[in-house]
Amino acid sequence: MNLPKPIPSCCPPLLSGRLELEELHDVARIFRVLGEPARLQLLNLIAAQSSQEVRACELVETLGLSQPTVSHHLKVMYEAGLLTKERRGTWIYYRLVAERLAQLRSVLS
Amino acid sequence: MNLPKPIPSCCPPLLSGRLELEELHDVARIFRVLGEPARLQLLNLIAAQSSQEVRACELVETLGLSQPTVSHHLKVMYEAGLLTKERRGTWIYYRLVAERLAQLRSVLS
DNA sequence: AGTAAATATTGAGGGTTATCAATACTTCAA
DNA sequence: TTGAAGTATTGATAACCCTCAATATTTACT
Repeated sequence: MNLPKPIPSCCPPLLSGRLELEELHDVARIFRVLGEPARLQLLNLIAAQSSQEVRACELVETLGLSQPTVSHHLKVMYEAGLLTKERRGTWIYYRLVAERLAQLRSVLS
Repeated sequence: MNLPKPIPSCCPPLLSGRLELEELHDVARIFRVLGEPARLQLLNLIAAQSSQEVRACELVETLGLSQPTVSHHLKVMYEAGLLTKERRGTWIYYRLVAERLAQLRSVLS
């Protein structure tokens, strides 16, 4: 029969970090959202506009992706709390959520 | 026969962002690396040590993952330029690469 | 109501990757 | 050289998700 694998013995418990497990998963989720070139480019594009906002339809051509794919990325970013959306007439305008970006910066410092 | 789909017509070209496409992909890759709770926790743990370093073996129990999985995550972070590794005797010590984190912060500001 | 444009959803296909067990490699000490 | 501990690799499985075509929904205008 098999004996249980011995556990490595070199290892006192580590000091745990600043982040709670819950925030850790939340932050990881945002990083995963930004870990997609199309979405990072999207963030980059919004930040580059003097109006600080974009219409969804403007992004299709710029990103070189299909309209459903762009819509998908916007939804993912919206649900991660990275974007706000506002309907004005026919169009929907997206803006960055500065606090969310600040949260990420603080994790990295 | 099918006519080509018309392209949405509302959309003047957008101002492009600050980042070149190449850096954009590089940064997205790092974000994707951090978009994994185990790896973000790892970063968090290293930063919490007064020595600013950890031995690989210390992480197995702390993260609650198998040794091969921890080794895999360390390799991924190392190859993304987020960690340095140094062998001292039996153990391998990992440290954060501050410049890499600073690069990410700058993208988010 | 009916049409056109903008946006969202659904479903399918294909690539990426987290995870583990098993195994191999490396280093030190006896 | 042999054993033990730390670390890395391989191979397999399963989950995740990007992308698109097709279609549906929403809005404004006539």
